[in-house]
Amino acid sequence: MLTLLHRPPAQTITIPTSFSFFTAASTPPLPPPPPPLDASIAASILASTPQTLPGILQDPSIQWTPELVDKTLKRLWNHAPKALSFFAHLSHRRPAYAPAASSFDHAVDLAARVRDFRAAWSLVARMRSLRLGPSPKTLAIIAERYVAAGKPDRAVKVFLSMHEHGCRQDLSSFNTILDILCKSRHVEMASNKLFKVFGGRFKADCVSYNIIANGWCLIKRTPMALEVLKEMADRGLTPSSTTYNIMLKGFFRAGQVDEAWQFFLQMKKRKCDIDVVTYTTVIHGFGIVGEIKKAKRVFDEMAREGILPSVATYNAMIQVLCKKDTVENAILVFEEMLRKGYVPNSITYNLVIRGLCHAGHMDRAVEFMSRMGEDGCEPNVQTYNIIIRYFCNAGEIENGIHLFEKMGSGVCLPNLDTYNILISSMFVRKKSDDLVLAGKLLIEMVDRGFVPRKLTFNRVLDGLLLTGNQGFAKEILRVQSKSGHLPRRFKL
DNA sequence: GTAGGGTTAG
Repeated sequence: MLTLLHRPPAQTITIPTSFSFFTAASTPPLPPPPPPLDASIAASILASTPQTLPGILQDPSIQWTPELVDKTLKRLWNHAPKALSFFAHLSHRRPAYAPAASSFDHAVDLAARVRDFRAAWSLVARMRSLRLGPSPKTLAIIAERYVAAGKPDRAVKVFLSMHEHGCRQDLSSFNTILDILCKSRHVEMASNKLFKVFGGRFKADCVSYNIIANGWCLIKRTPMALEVLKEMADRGLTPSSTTYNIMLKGFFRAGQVDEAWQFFLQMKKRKCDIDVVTYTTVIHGFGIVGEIKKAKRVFDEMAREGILPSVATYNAMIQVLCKKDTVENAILVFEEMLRKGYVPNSITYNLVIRGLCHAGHMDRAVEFMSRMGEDGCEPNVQTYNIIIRYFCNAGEIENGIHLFEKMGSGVCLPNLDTYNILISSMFVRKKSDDLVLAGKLLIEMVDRGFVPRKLTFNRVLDGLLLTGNQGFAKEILRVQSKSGHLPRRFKL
């Protein structure tokens, strides 16, 4: 670790092939704890073939509790086909194994995420025949995936036909579908097709109004959000502190910093409940536009008012210092929170790591990553993505690839972002080998159930053609046509 | 899985 620390930043950092590198900072070295059972199961499923998979699942020493199945599915989250065939094999081994509703929900989510809605619905049908559901949560999962697949109308349909699946429509499921649509920026649809039409029938409450107001805020239409609040008041509903916090955040998000400040002052004047969320919003809002001093003043005011900062408050402060001040000052705040007994979460670590990367301290960023594990906060896929991205941006593509290879074994499977980051960096050197790797990554991500954007396919195809890899380009075209995209007409 | 505050960078 020390050699890494004192290496000049321009020099290439070699990442050792052994994973022990990430836990090597503690002296004397402790024996690594045995991996959790779900991790080793996930690893052997990843390494399995359709022929060997059943054997793994029949291991009599494994007790397939719902918890173990759920954890294993979570480990395999970024390899949906393997996760789904694992669950399919297991759930057909009844009555030796009785699948739980929660495992079905995970499987439905996985199938819908790879846009295999037929598979998702047939899982729902099996759930129903086993009297395990579907629950409103199951249907919410499907609705959210329809929205993610660009089919918000289908999501609305799922809600409107809930009773056909044996679920009751009530205010809570109404609010859930509103929230799903609003969070995906389909506020207009949520408001016009559902809220205005059915708001009366379901007795829309303060939460319903908050969801819609937040939706307008997310797309920076604060005047519409204010309208919603007015309508809410006209209906005799009292805004909650959540309502005010939504509006406050909305002003900051829309760049209306003065309005945000005035709103905050009004809140204080009218004796609204100013809580830790309010303060965190204001600290982050000022900090992110570079008003560090004002952010700090609000932080101090918070303490005077006797409101304790939360980990999120510290995270807000750390982020704005990284962005608008120095990463060194951010680390001082990080150390302060440790001194005060706060337990940083993965967001905290990722913020500091990103700050270090941004300041060009890749060595320190890697060191911080290893420190995470020691603090009982294992690096997650975002952590890897941050470091891979910055390695690639700094031209140290080999280091990025190396780290990526580490992830594959099942420790932390790469997600869609990881693939996109790596594939885009395969274009900078204009090397034929790099384009071939981009093609391989593209095929691998499709194999793992991700749906690349059409643009990604076209960029890789163009690159391969320009570097004389016509044969490989043809293979990519075949993969593209199988992955649900129409292949572009190409002269090969 | 009925709402609000902290993770990319372009």
